[in-house]
Amino acid sequence: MDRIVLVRRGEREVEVWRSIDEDDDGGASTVLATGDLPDYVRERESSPVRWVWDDTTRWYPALLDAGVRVERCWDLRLSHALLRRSPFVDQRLLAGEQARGWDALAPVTATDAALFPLTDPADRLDPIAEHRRQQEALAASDEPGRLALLIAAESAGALVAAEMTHAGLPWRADVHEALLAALLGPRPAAGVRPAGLERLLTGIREAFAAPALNPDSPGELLRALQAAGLPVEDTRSWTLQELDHPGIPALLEYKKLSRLVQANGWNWLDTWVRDGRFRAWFLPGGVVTGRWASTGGGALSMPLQVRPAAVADDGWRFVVADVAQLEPRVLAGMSRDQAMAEAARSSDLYSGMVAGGAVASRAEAKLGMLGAMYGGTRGESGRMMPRLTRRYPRAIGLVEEAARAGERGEVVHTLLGRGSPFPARGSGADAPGEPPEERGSVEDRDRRRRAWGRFTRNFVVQGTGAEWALCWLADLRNRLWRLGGTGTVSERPHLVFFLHDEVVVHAPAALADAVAEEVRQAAAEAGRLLFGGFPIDFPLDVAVVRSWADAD
DNA sequence: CGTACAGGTCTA
DNA sequence: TATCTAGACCTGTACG
Repeated sequence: MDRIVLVRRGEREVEVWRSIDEDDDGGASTVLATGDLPDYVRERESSPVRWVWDDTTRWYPALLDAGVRVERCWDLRLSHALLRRSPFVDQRLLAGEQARGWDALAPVTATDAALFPLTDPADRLDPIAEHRRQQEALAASDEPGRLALLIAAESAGALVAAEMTHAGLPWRADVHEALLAALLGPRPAAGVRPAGLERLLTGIREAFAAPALNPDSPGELLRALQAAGLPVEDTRSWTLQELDHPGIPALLEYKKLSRLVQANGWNWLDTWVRDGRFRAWFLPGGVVTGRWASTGGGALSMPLQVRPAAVADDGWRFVVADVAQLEPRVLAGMSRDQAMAEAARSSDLYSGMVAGGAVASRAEAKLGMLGAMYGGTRGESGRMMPRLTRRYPRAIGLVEEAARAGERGEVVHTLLGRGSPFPARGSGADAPGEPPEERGSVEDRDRRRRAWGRFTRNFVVQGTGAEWALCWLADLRNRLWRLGGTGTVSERPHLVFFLHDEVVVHAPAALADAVAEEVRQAAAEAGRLLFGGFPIDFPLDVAVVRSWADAD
């Protein structure tokens, strides 16, 4: 397949390098006016091509604005970050005077050109040379296939992320405002408490005999609760729930509504919703494990409470799909644990564990698996471990080994080769080549070492889960495009939201059932890509709905 | 007066 | 006898 490397030359020109041979970037180069790039890309997309560029966030938004979609890319910023940490890679092959520059390159997350710095650090980097270094590092790796899949999936994720920001999540401001009004009353002036909160406040101040209390101040609130004789050390709702005092119900209600106003109230609507769309930036690879991060509007912690305002356009539907128990299934697959895969054959893995005789109840199964993946050694989940270890030795063995490696200060990696970071100074685990971390008492160091082991234990599972989800997204993106229709990305069935193990597709109503089928096919394909013939299922809950809230 | 952190709450 | 993984982002408050 042809690769075409795009290089910016100032603001007005783009240099296009066509590499004929995979090992050679020295193919023909031509120069285009920046304004001619969309037509050029559209033209070249008629046959298979992979666009190589420094960073998807610096190229793709403008192409999407011009109505151009690309099928494949190689995002050098993301692949650099992957290769620099992968234990499958000889790091000497990536070294170069620009390595630090690539390390430090940050994604662009604003569309307002006036906000851009005049000099973009990306313009001092040479994509041709970096592409060559990365190809050499891949070629010399023991696991070129896995890394190539990981880079392709990560890059496809970058395309999805840009397309989701471009399209936006359909959002009905009127529905959202009605929801706020019902709970809080009309929108107050800036800096004024809404009527709904003010009403609760009066009762709270009376109940705790604190006429000037501001419940939004944790310190003040804690002193007021203690003055009322309540035995509390913090003011979390979780803690307050247990208390028996006439002021508590109003206080809990106040906290809930106050949180709604602060996080997803009128200011949020003003800031993040425009033209009927909520637009956040999704950041593939933004979390060390490989999960996505986001910025803008708290997209990855969108409360269930406001999801009724996410409503598909007239004549369109949302297809909402999520994987049941993604991470335990991934663990079964990557450890090739036949017994756990057998339990996963059921659409509910935890019930499958009960049926297989490993544990007595679904609740025990869930608690035990969470403990295995998060490192819970105490209490109920800790007591479950010996039985799980006996029944699922390969699965439990894999996470136990990852935990011990972390405690020794070693790097662990996901199935496709994403490496964990080196333990920071102070983590208690001594990084290779670093002097031993002596700070604190023996107990402190032990605690930090175990905490790092919990991190690496979780890293291998959460990170491989993120890889499964990337493969799912990448395949689904192409399936949606092939479903047909005409026009640009947002005029056809397209992804509008992704949250670790859940996707939302916005699609014309007539295509919704076909989309649901493609979502399932893509999940099956992701399983084959990662685990080959190993029999592990990834059953989905799929709903075709008008509002996101109706999916649960 | 601006920045940094603590505390809290939402997500998978 | 015990709240364990990864984030974003709000307000209030301490600090320089």
